[in-house]
Amino acid sequence: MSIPTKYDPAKIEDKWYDYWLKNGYFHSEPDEREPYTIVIPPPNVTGVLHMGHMLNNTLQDVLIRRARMKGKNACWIPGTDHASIATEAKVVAKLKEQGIEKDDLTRDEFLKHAWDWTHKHGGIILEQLKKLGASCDWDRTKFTLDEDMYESVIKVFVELYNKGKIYRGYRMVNWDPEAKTTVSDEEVNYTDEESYLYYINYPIDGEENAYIQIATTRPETIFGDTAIAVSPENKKYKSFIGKKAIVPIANRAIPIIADDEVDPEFGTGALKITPAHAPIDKEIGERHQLEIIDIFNDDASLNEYGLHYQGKDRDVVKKEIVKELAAKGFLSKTEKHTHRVGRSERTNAVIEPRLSRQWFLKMKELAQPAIEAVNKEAVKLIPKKFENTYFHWMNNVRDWNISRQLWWGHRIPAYFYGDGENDFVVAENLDKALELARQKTGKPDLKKEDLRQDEDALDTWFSSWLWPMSVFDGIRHPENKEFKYYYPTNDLVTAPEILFFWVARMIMAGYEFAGDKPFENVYLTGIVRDKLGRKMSKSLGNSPDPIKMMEEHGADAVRVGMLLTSPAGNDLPFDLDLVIQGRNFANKIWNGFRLVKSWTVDPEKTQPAYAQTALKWYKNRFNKVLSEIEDDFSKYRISNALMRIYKLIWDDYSSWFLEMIKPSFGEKIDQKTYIETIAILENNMKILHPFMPFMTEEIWQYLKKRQPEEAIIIAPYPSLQDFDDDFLKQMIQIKDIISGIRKIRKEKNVPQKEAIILEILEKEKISEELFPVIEKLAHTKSINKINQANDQAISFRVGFNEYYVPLEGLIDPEEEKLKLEEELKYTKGFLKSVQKKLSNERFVNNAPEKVVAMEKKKEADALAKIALLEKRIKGLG
RNA sequence: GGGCGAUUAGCUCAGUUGGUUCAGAGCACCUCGUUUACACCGAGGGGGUCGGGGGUUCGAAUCCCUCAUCGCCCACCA
Repeated sequence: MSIPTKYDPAKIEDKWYDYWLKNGYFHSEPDEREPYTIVIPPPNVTGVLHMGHMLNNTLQDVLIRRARMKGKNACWIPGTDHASIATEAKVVAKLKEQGIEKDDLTRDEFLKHAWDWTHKHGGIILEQLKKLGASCDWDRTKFTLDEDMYESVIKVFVELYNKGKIYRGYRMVNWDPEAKTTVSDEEVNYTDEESYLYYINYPIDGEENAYIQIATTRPETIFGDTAIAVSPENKKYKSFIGKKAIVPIANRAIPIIADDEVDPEFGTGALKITPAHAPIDKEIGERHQLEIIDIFNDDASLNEYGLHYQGKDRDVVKKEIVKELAAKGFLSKTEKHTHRVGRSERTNAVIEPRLSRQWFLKMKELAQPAIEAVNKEAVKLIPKKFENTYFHWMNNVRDWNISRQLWWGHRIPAYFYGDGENDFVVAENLDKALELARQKTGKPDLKKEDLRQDEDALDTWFSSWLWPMSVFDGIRHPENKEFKYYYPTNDLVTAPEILFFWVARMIMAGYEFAGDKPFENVYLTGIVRDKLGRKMSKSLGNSPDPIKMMEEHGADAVRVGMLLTSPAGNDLPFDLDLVIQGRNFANKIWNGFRLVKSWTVDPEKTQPAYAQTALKWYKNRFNKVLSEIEDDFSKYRISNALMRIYKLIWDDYSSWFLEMIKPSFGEKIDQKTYIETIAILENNMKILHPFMPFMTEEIWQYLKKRQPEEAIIIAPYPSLQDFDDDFLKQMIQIKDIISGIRKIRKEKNVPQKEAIILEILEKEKISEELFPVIEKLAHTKSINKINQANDQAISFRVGFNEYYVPLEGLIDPEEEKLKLEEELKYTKGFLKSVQKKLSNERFVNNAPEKVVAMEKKKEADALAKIALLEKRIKGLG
C-alpha cells in the first residue's frame, strides 16, 4: 500500500467524521465516570457559520476531545437559538419580497411562515460545524423553541411573576421603529454622529417680543413638548420661571420650570421637555407632574399630535419643520453638533426612546449570588480582566425589559380578562389562567373566550439564560438523573460581547432555579478581525468563507490557523497565512509519518548507540513538554499549548529525533528502535488529536489495523511521567556542538557527506553517552579529547569547552584570531559589568547571598575564559 | 463624563513572587542548499536602549507617579 506524498485532507475528513459518528463516540450517557460537559452557545437557527463561530467551536472541540481522551465522560450539547428579532426580521423581509405585509397576517399565519423558514434554513449551521470536526452529541441537539424548552421558559416566567420579580411597568424603553419592538439596553449600540443643534425661540405667553431660546437636536419633537426647564441657579432665566412659553407651530402654552438636572452650560441653558421621548425629560416630567404627549406611531412616523406632519417619518419631519420654523422666524441659528446616537443592533435603525407599557424583571436580587459566585471564584472568568467589567455591570444592573413586540418567540403567559391595568393573570396555560381569573374576579362563569393572551413574546435571552439547565430538562424536572449528573457544566466558551446578555444572566438563573452555578469556567474569546484590524462582517466583505477554506486547506489546517495566535480575550487578527501555516504543519507531520513507514525492519540488527540515546532523549523531552502542556491547559492557554506541540513535533521530533535514528542509505532499522519510534509517533498523534482530529486519526489508522474501539478519538491520553532535566540540558550542549560543526561546514564549504574529525578541549565534563549522536548528525569520523589547542583547526566554544575541527588547507589563522579577539572583547566587557556590580558595597551587603555567589561565579568563569582566549590568541602568533 | 485594560523584534504574542537560564517564541525577512520524508523543505543568520519622562531599589520589561497613544465597558448631556 503506497502512502500519498502529500496529505490530502479533502479525501479523508468526511470519512473519519462519519466513522466517529457511526461508532457513537460523540454520544454521552450518564455513567460512573466523571462528567465533562460543555453547552454550545446556540447560534441563530437560520444563521450561517462565520469566523467567530469557527474560533469558538474549535476551542470547545479541543477541550471536549481532550477530556474524552483523558477518560472523562465528555458531553458537548449542540443546539440553536430561535433569535426572535433576527429571525422575525428575516421572515418579514422575505414576505415583503413576496408582496406580503406582516400586518396583513394573523399571528398563526405569520408563525407558519416563520416555521417554514426555520425548517428550510434551520440547522444549516450545525451541519457546517460537522465539517469543522465538532464532536457534539448530536442526539442531544436542542432548539430554544422545542416544546420542553418552551415549557421551561413559561414555568420560569410564572414562578418569577409569583415571586413578585416580574412586573409590568410604564417605562422608557428603547424602541426599534423598524422592527417595531422594544430592544434591551444591551442591544443598542451608540456611535458619535454629526448632526445639528437647532436654536429655537419660544415666545413668552402674553408678552410682546419676549421669548426664551432653547437648543435641541430634535426639532421634530416639539409637538411633544410639555414644559421648558432651566437650572434654578441660572440667573439669566430666573425671571422666566413660572411664566408660560408658546410652542411654535403647535401653539400650545407650556410652563417654564426650574430643575436641577438642567445643565446651565449646555446650549442656551434652557431645555425643552418631551417626557414621552427622552429619558431625562421623563424624569423631569415626573418630578413636575407634566403631561405626557407621545407623538409617534410604531414606525416613528408622527401621529395626530404632529398636526400637518401626521403620517410623515421623523427624519422627513425634521427637515421640513426646520424650514417651517425658519420661515416663521422661530429658528434663531443652526450649528454643527456631534452627539451619541443609539442604533438597534439588529436593524441599525435609530432607536427612539419611548414610554411604553412593558414587562420587566427585577434584577438587583438575582444579581447578588451571581456577583458572589465570581467573587469567590466558584465561577472563573478567563481572562480575569473581564471580572472588573462584570462586577461593574452587575453592581449597577437595571431591571430587564423582557417583552418584545414580536410573534416569533415564547409568548408571554399573561391573560387579560378586562381593560384595567391589573385585569390579568399569569399562568402556564389557558386552563390554569381561567381558574385563576375566576378566583381573582370572583366570577365563576368566566369563559376561556373571555381571556385574551398578551400579544408580546419574550426576549430571546429570556430562554437562553436557562440553556445549561433546560437542555437537561433541569427546569421542569430538577431531580432527573441527567441534570444531576451533567449540571453544573464545566466550561463555557463564548464571546465577551455577550457577557451581560447571556453569561451573567445564566449565572443568575443558575443560582435562582438550580441553586448552583451553571458552569465553572468561562473562556472568553476575542473578536476575529481582518489583517487591517477591522471586525469581520458580511457588509465589509472581509470575511473568508469558512467552508471554502476548509475544503481548500483542510479543517485541521483551519483549526490550527484559528488557534495559533488567539490567547483568551485577545482579538484574533486572522489571515489566510495562519491557515497556510497550519497546512504546512499538517504536511510536515504527514511526511514524518511517511518516512517512518518507509523503513524496513531487520530483526537481526542490534540497536545502535545513537538510536538508544535518541530514544532516551526524546522520551524525556516529550514528558517535559507534556508537563508544560498540562500547565497551559490548566490556565486555558490553549494557543500556547498548541505552539508547544507544534515545536515539539517540528523541531524535536522531525528535525532532531528522526534525523538521529534515521538508518543510513540502503540500511534497515533495528526492531527495538522501530517499535519505540512507532510508540513515540502514536503519542505525538494523541496529544495533537484535539487540535487536528482528522489527520491524527488517519495516521493512527494507517500505522496499525485497529478495531473501532481503538480509534484515536477515544484512545487514552499519554500519562505524565518523570523526566531527567539534566539529561535534557546535556542534549542542548550536544545540539550546540552539532550546530557549531554545521556552521563550520557551511563557512568552509565542507559537504555533509565528507566526514570530519572533532577534537575536544574539555574544561567541564561532557557525557560520552551522547557522542554517537554527534557522530551521526555532524558526520564525524572520530571524536577525540585533546589537552591543548590545535592551531591547525577551526575552533568554536560551547559552554567552557573548546572544540576543534582540523581542516587541512582551509585554515586561515588571521580569521581565527579575529574571531577569538572579538569574543575576548565581549568577555572582557561582560567581566567589567560583573566586577562593577561586585565592587558596589551596597550590592554585596544587600543582595541575597545566592545572588552574590552567582555573580562571583560569573566573575571567575569570565576570568578563566579570558585566560583561555588570550592563550589561544598568543598561540596563533 | 466615569471606570478598566493594554503599549516588549516588521507582525501576533510569552515573560509567573524584581536577581544565572531575562530580553524570548512563531510567522515574516536575509544567505546558502536538487543529501534517497517533506521546497507546504533543510541549514545558517540579522533584528528590540521592553511607548516617553520621573521615582523606589544594590538591582526594574517586572513596583510607584506622570504624560502620550490605542482598545473595551458603563452613563440621561438636550
